[in-house]
Amino acid sequence: MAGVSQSTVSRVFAGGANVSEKKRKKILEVADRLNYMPNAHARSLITRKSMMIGIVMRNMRNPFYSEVLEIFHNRLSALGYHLIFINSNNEEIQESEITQLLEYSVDGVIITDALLSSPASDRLKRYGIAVVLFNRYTEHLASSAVFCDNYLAAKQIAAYLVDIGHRSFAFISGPSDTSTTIDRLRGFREVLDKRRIGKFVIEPGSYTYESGFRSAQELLTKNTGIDCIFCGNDIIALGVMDALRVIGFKIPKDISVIGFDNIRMGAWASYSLTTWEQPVEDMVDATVKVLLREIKDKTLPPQVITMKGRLIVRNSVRPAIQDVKPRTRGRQTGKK
Amino acid sequence: MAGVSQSTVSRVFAGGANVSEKKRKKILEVADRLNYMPNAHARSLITRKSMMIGIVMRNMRNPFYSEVLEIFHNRLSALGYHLIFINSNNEEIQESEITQLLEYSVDGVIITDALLSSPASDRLKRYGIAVVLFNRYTEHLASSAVFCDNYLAAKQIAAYLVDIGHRSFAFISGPSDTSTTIDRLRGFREVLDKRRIGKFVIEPGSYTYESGFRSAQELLTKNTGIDCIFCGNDIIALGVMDALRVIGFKIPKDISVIGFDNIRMGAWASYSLTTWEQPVEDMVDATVKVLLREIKDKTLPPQVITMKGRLIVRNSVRPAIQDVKPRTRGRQTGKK
DNA sequence: TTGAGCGATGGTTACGTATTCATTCTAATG
DNA sequence: CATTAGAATGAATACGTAACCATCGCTCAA
Repeated sequence: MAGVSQSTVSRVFAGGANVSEKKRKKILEVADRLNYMPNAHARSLITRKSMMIGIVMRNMRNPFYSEVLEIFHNRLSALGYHLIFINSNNEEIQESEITQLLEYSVDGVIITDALLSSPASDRLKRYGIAVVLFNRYTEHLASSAVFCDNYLAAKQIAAYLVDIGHRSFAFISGPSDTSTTIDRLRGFREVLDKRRIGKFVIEPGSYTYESGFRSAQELLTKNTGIDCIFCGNDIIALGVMDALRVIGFKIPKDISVIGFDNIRMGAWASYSLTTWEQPVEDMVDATVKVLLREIKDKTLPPQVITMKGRLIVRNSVRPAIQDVKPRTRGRQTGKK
Repeated sequence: MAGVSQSTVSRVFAGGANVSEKKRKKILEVADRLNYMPNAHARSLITRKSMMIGIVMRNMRNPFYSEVLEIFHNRLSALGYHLIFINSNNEEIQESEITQLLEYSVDGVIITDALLSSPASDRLKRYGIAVVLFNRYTEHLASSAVFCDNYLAAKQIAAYLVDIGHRSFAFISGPSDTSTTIDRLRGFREVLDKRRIGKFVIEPGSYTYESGFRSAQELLTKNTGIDCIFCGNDIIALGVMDALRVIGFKIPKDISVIGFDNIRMGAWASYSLTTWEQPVEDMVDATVKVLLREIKDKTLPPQVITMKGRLIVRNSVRPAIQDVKPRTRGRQTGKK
C-alpha cells in the first residue's frame, strides 16, 4: 500500500466516515494506479448484506414480462441493488432455484408469474429473506404481494362490454390455477350473471399467442353466435385476433376482442387492441417499496397491495350502439 | 455442530472428497435440521470464483433479446452459473456498470447489442475477466465475439430478391454505427452493385417497431416505385409492414418486405414475414463455449466465431416471376 | 510382527472487508 | 498554557469457507 492502514481504505470506499481530505486523495490515487477495487463478496460476508435481489420469472416470451424486467432493473440498480435473474421453466418455482438464491444470500426475492408453493415460501422466510410476489398472490397470504385488482378490472370490463350491447361472450383463459385467471373470470362472470346474460363460453389455455390462436379456432368451430371474446391477457388476444382473421371474421364488426395488460404490441396498427392497462411502473414501484421495507425489518407481516389500472379503448371492440357510425372508426390511441 | 470438524463439513458440501458414509449422512441430517447452507460469498472469497456471469443487454423491447436471455439462462444455469442481469440504457456500456460487475468479481461477461468501448474492454481484461460479445464485434478484435455472418447473409438475401425480379430497393436500417447494420448494408449493396441495380434508397433508424413504422412512412412519401424493402431486423420489418398497410399497400403484391432475425412474431398470421434466421441456440452455445474457455485460461487470444443462418421463406416477399400463381399464396412456414 | 500405504479426519490459515476499540492528533476554550 | 472534546487513524477481530498439512487408525503384505 501507500502509507495508510486497511481500516482507512475501507472508510474511504465504504462509508462516508471521517477521513482527512489529504489521505482520501492519496488513497484514491493509489487505488486507481493499483487497479484496486473493493471485493463485494468480502463485504457481503461481513455486512450480511449482499445487495442482490433474485428475480424469478417465467414466460419471458410474453413481452409484458420483459418490460417488467427492464423496469425492475432500472429501479433497483438505481438503489444499488443487483439482479440475479432466474428463468423458471416450471409452474412451481424449483427447490434448487431457491437453494441457489439462498446460498448467495440475496437480500430479497421478487417472483413474477410463478406460483410460489407454501413450503418454498416458508423456506425463504425461515432464512429471513424478503419475498414479494408480483402479479400473483397466494391463498394464505403468507407472502407480500403486489398485483392489479383483476377481479374489479374484469367487472368493469364486463360492464363496459354489456353496455355496448354485447350479449354472447367467450373467455379465453390462461392456466386455470393462477390467481390472475381465477379473479378475472370471477369478476367477469359475476357481472354477466347480474345482468342475466347466460351465453358465456370458457375456453381454457395458457398465456401464449399460440394458445390463443388455437383456442379461438376451437371455440368458433364449436360455438356460433359469439360476439365478444374476453382474453386472459394481451398476448392471447393477439393470437385470437389472428385466428379470427384467418377464419374470415372482421374485427370488431363481426366480433369484438378485448385483452388485458396493455403490452406495447397491442397498440400496433395491425391489432389496435382494446385492453385493460396494468399500471406496470406503479406496480414495480410498489413492489420495490414493499421489498425494501421487508428487507429493513424482517419481522413485518406480509403486505398486500392492489392497484387499479384502466381501460384503454382502441378499435378491437365495436363502438357502442347508440353512437354507431359504421365506417368511421375513431382513432383513439389510449394516450390521454 | 454435531460431532465433526468444519473441514469435514466443507468436504461434504463442496467436493467429492473422501468422507465416510456414516459421517456424511449425519452431517447432512444435522445440516437439514439446522437449516445450514454453504455461503456462496465465503466460497467465492477463498475460491476466487464467483460462478456468476454478467449479462449486459439493451433494447429488451426487442423480443429477439428476451429469447436470447432465456436461452443463455437455461444453458448457464445448467452449468451452475448465475446470471447478473444488466440492462444498459445507453449505446456505450457504462463505466459504473463495469465497476459493479468487477466488484462482484464475475467470472465472465456477455455483452449483447451494446457497443463495448475499447477502454471498457481493456478494463475488464486487466482484471482477468472473460468477455464475449454476442451479435456484435469490435473493430480491433480486442474481445471474443460470436455473431451471424451478416455480410454473407445480406448478400444471399439480395441475390434472392434480385432473382425473384425485384429491381428497386430500400434498406431501412438500424443505428448506422453498429457492426450488424454496417455489415448487412455492405453485403446487400455489393450484390446490387454487381447486378447493376442502381435504385437503392437507405432510410436510417433504430431497431424498434416505431422506428420502422416511421421510416416506412417517410420513405414512401419521398420515393416512388420501390418494390422491395430490406429491413435491418424483424422488429423494424413489422413496423414497416404495418405502415405500408395503413398507407394502403398490399404485401407482397405491391411491395415486398424482408426482415432479419426470425423472431417468433414474424411467423404470426398477421405478418408471415420472410426473413433470415439467426441460429440463436447455436450462437448461444458457441458463446458459452468461448466464455468457458476464456474463464479457464485467461491468457487465450480473443476468438471470433461467425455463423451462417438461413433464409426463411414466408409470404411477405412475392413469389418468383416464373412460377407466379397470382392469388394462391403458398403456405410455407419455414419449418422443414 | 512390523512397516508401508492409504483413507478419513481435524487443525490451521487465508480470502478481503466492516467494525469496534484504543490511541494519537488537532484545535478550541478557559 | 492546560485541558478537553472530537476528529483521525491503526490494530485487532469476525464473517464462512477451501485448501494445505499433520495426524490417526486401519489394512495388507512381506
